[in-house]
Amino acid sequence: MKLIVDRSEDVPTAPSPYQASCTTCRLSSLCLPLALEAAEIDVLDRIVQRSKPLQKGQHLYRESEHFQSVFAVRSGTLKAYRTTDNGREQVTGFYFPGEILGMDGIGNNRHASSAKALETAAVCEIPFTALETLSAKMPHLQRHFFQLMSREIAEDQQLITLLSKSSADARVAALLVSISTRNARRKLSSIRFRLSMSRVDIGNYLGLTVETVSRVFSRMQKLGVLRVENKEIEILDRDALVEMADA
Amino acid sequence: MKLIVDRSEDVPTAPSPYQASCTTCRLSSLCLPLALEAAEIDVLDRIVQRSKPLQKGQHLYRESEHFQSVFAVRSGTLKAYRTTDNGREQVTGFYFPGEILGMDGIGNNRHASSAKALETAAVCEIPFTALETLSAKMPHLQRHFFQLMSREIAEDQQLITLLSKSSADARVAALLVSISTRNARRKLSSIRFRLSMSRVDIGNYLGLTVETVSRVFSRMQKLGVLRVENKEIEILDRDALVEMADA
DNA sequence: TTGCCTTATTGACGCAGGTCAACGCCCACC
DNA sequence: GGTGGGCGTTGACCTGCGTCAATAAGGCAA
Repeated sequence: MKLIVDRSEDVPTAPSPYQASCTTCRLSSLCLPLALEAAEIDVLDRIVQRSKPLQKGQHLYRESEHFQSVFAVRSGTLKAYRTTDNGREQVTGFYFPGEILGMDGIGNNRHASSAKALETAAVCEIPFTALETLSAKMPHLQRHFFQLMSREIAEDQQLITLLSKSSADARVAALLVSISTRNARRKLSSIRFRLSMSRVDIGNYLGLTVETVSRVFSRMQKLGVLRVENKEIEILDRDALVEMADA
Repeated sequence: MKLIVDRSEDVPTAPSPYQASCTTCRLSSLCLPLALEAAEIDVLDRIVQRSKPLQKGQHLYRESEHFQSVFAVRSGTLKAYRTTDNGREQVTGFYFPGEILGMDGIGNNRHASSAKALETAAVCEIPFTALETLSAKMPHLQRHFFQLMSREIAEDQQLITLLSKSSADARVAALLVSISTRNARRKLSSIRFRLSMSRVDIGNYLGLTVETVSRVFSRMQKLGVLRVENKEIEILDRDALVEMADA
């Protein structure tokens, strides 16, 4: 695995130039257990590795590489995807700041998917063995990671439900609602945002073709539910969108 | 939550009449970490609750109920499913002996899905707080559960991939291969088995209608890949089936 | 600016699988 | 041993989305 972190750093506990610490991180409320005490955060802080940012298109890790760490997104967006036996690509998730990715690699000590930056992005690397050791000592942290993984399962099941029956409209609506909600958690606008992923990625994630995604956007715009201008999205009627998402 | 376990039992550590212990359980190699030592298994054994069997159609737990335990299947089959906002049912998984279910409830302390017995089934209940406490003391066990959850994520992603693009044939083929493989793990025949779930459940799980599932079975039979007789399945050409699964 | 290449939109058409309907089979329960 | 109801199969028809193709609109380099 090509390591992103510069391991030649003599004092791994020293804050890197890229980010002071978890303590000052605006996103810590999202990726850390809230119940953690200051002293505990400090310990955790010491195992977290910060790195120089990934450029658009750069990989964070690749499928079947040796698994070593999970990652928290600090800025930018990443997509996770796997390649099927017949060579098709399947996007399995988009990851925004404050979210954790790479947990699918724990099971077999190799990454079950690849992760690629959709735009310039920064991540915190959390070496998993260190995290395990720490978890055994800090019950809050152990619980937190069990919870994070459990939520990932629950979210995947939601996607399964979506892909299993819903119409193209419902799928796109559900994705937009999801992004909107996650933006709100990060105190960003939930009604105006820029899609960091391409139409191809959206279609791939939702099990639709680019053309269909494009048509759905046009249709929703015509209906006055959305305003679409390239990657800029404005949600004009959130209720209608939520309605469409479970139709 | 309607508890299956009889809590009035005075000595909870005493083996119930239903099953002696993890030590003697034929399936322990599937649900327990292999690295666990005899003494450790014994400790784990003490928190596991055994119960009287579930009848066909009976629920093990229901969506949004308070989460308390995860469960290991001892015998029989269960299905997990969630109900969408518009009242549709979505099967999210089938669970066979040696497999663990209920992990999607950890995240929010409530079950994210319901679990129902497809035939008479017996389960071991593993109270989660006890499991957490124990995990903090037994690194092997902690790792094991991280791995179990991670694998559930990876499997869900595989289903996502399947649902996202594959043809009806590929979906059915993939399910049959999966059941076949899981049977092999349990030292059962991987080429002849009885489907414990209905065609409706299969269709629901795979995002297909009953009619389509039925037609696929007929088609595969005509092609000489399968022999189908009601719920009895015989795989005549496993290679062809694997081939179809990723087409 | 110009030009090239990637990404997005729109239209025409075909097909896999959904829908609707009829029927057969299994088996549980009188 | 008959009968009712659920489950499975098969056929005919319909439709939403995929496919193919043509065009437009950005984005980046020079």
